[in-house]
Amino acid sequence: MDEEKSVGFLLKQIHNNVCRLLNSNLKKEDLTISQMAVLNELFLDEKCSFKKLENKMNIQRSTLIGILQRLDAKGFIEYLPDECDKRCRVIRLTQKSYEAKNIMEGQKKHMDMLITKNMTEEEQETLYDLLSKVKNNICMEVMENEYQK
Amino acid sequence: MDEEKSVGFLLKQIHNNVCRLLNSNLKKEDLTISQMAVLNELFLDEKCSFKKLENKMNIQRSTLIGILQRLDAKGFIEYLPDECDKRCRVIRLTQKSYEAKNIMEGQKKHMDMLITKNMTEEEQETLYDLLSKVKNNICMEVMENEYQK
DNA sequence: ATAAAATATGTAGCACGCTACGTATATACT
DNA sequence: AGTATATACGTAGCGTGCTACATATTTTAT
Repeated sequence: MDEEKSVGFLLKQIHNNVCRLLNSNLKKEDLTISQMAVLNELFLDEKCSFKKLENKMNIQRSTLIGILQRLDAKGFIEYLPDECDKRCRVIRLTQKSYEAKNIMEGQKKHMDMLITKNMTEEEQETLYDLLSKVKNNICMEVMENEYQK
Repeated sequence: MDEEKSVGFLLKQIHNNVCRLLNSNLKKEDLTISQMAVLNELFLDEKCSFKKLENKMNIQRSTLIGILQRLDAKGFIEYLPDECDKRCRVIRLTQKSYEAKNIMEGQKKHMDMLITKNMTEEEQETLYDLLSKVKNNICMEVMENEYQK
């Protein structure tokens, strides 16, 4: 085990600290970064099914269900039955979510500004493009890995 | 809430998938990515105290203690009393850790290779440098944020 | 010397990631 | 039509991140 730089471990540390900071900022709204990420997706696609949301967020069903249960308990979302398919439930945002929308948007922008502080416009774009590549690499590998089972 | 790209959310998704993949690969060694990260630090600084490790890894004490308890239970580490200061315990790696060292090293390299697949040497360096900047930005902000309390 | 503050470790409880297994409904096959 | 398979949602249990509080020891201050 050498001193060599590891992008993986670096990503881990960044993620931990981003969460710590943003969750601290969101505490007064009674929200977390993961809950905000889910609401963010719902704003883009209202009346979404669990399944669709799960795929878009790239997390496991059980994780998503937990987040949704907390959002429901706090009144940020509500469930509607799907008339066509009794297995499905449709998620709908409540007034409370719309009221918090601006604050969440602000926090998202604030976080991204902090992350890219001290960077030129060009560097910021380079970072985003490289991270997009990373995401593709990893997601493809995860898919292959889980397909084998 | 708009469609705008968010580096923060991108980092989150990458982190999730890196963990999912690496934890899956480490399962046969009965280890996790976090446990490997702790052992990695210990290889660099043997007979480390909890406090020192906590600072180097940039995680909270309670999190670290949990990871150490599991590593201890599985026989990867053991505790020694610190003769000079009865509050302290020194952590020592066992034979089992040394035996797993090469495999862990390999997994670390494999993960970093996957992450930077399809990138030129130059791009890889750029990514590392930009992420180092990001880490500094975030850590500084976290420190300021927690200092105010 | 003793009380106060700092330091090192520990516990409790929660959020959120995972895997593995269950249940209900819909679809496909014979 | 009836059985098998696929799909959507759900639960249980665990690891790891956090905050907040507790305990033991050391250091500092008076």
